[in-house]
Amino acid sequence: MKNRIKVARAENNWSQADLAERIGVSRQTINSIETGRYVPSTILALKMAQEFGKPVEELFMLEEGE
Amino acid sequence: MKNRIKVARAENNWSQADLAERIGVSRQTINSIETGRYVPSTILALKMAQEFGKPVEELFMLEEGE
DNA sequence: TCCAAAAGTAAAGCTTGCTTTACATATAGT
DNA sequence: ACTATATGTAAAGCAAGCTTTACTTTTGGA
Repeated sequence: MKNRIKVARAENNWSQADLAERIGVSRQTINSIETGRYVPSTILALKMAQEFGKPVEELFMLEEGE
Repeated sequence: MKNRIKVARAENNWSQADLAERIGVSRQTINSIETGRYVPSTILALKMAQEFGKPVEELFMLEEGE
């Protein structure tokens, strides 16, 4: 799964730590999601969507054959 | 987290097994998500949204203090 | 160049997602 | 009453999410 979290953060001028604090997870969790080390739960996806004011589909997208 | 998967299935006349097959998971996984036993990964949420033709936010919603 | 903030990565440990197998209950059609 | 389909639930086991701690590297400003 791809994601545009890094871009969305840049648009808001938030560090990984800023976003982590906003949604209540560790900074490493944000980093790991951004770098594709793992796929977040739907709860985290919804919280990020909420924080960024964008639909989940604009932040996370399925890849070929996924 | 709440979800409206049961309703969306009903609108499409799909059984839990139908949906499970469409998105490539076991029937128990669908049942467990519907009955709130666990929260799906973002990949599953996106696949369901895709199958139902609805945004993730219309299928899954955060609850108070979540 | 120096310093601080930001980002990347790693390992250990606990929790949760998801699978398979299996059984119980409900519902509806014949 | 019988059968088939749908749903609910449970347990064991493996895979993955997420945390904490901690160290390294990158980046940008004074």
